[in-house]
Amino acid sequence: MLDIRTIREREADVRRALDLRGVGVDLDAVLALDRDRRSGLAEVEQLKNQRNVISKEIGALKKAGQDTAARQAEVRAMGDRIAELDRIVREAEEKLNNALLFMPNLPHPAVPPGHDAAQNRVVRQHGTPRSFDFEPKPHWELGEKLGLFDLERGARMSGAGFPLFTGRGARLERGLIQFMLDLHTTQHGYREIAPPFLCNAASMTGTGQLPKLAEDMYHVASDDLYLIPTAEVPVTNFYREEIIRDPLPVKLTAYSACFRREAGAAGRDTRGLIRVHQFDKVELVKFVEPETSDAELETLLADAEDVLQRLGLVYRILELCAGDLSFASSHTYDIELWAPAQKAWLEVSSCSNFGDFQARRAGIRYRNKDGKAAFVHTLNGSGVALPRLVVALLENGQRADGSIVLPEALHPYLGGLTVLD
RNA sequence: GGAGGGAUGGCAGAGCGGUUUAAUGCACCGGUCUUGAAAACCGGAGUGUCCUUAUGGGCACCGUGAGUUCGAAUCUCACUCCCUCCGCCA
Repeated sequence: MLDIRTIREREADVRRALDLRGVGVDLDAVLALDRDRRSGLAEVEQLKNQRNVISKEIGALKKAGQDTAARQAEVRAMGDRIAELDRIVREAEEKLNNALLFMPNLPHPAVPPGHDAAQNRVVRQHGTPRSFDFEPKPHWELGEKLGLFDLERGARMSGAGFPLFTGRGARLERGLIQFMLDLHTTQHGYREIAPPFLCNAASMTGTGQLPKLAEDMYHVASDDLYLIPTAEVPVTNFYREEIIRDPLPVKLTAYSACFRREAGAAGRDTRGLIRVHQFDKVELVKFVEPETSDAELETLLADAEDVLQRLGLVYRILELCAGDLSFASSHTYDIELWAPAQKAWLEVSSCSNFGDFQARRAGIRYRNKDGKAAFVHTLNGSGVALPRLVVALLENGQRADGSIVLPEALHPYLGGLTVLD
């Protein structure tokens, strides 16, 4: 959420930033609500001050045994106007708050301009795609043949997009999760947590999934809970409505299953593991002092990259343009893995700096150098998402006979297994 | 699901209709003392918001929301969460 004072005092900057993102926001309406609220507040608070003063007098008069009927009538007469103004202020406040909850974050100055993914900037590429002396097979052929997953049975259990891993495929999922958690906790300084997979509306609002993106989530109506689309939600809400006492930066990592309805994506990437409704992911979240968040984004990105480097995968880094930023983000790097059979780059991680956008929504603060409570900056990144990682491992590791060579870093996590055949 | 208890500032813990600008203790910050530290003593300090800004002042906040009253942390109602016990259960 943006600070209404920022909008009020730097209206032109805010307009420019929102235009850059290509979103239509009625700033005039927002500013009008702000004016209504403040003028009502000025009047009602003055009346309340009068009331408090007179009530105190009444108390003193009663104690002295004097008659207070006239004073009481005077105050009673003010009650209606106070109630009316309270209502006006509350309504303006609710409308204003609602409007602010629907406004996206402002892009960081470093973000390249642009309307859509085509304008994202390629920052760098790590490694060069392997050349094949045979036609590489897509992961769904490799995986089904080797018995790593059974998408048909998964679809029968739940529906299309609910992958079912089997045998060594299930072991691979578990091994990858453990490999990544071990790496982040022992090498990168993150503390592991194992969070709930369902969260309430307040948490979803805190990180920015609600109210705008409700359609993208699974909702359990009977209990008004949402299946998390990412561990970002519970992990960031770890400190919701708190003043953080732990020394900053706080770095948390968590594994979770993630659930996404993929509304609006019908018909896209329907085959295989590239776009699914449920998947596993290891997430990285940081709570940092505002001055350090730019640098923390770079190290967050490096922590996610380390996973891919240790697995010997080819990837590239994109810096998202303003028009491609997610709702809550001010600055995002995507990491994409090369998938040879797809002949495509697949997003496996998105590392974002949210500035104080989520912290303001979720009420996450710290004590700054002056001892004042101030909003932290939050960051998160996938470290990394499993299905597309598996796609890349299978398609890149394949041999002509359909067997798959596994990277050395994984061997200890698969009971010494080095080849899937 | 049933019964009972509870929710107050970072923590502990008073207050149950008007000197509460929420006592007191611990923790915290500054100072005195000390070679230094500890102890002792003195002082400071909640959050949000609005007006004015050098300063200062107002309003709101004692789980949440309504209500009674001239006046609510305190009285009434509803709700939420936590704890204990019982039932069910991985």
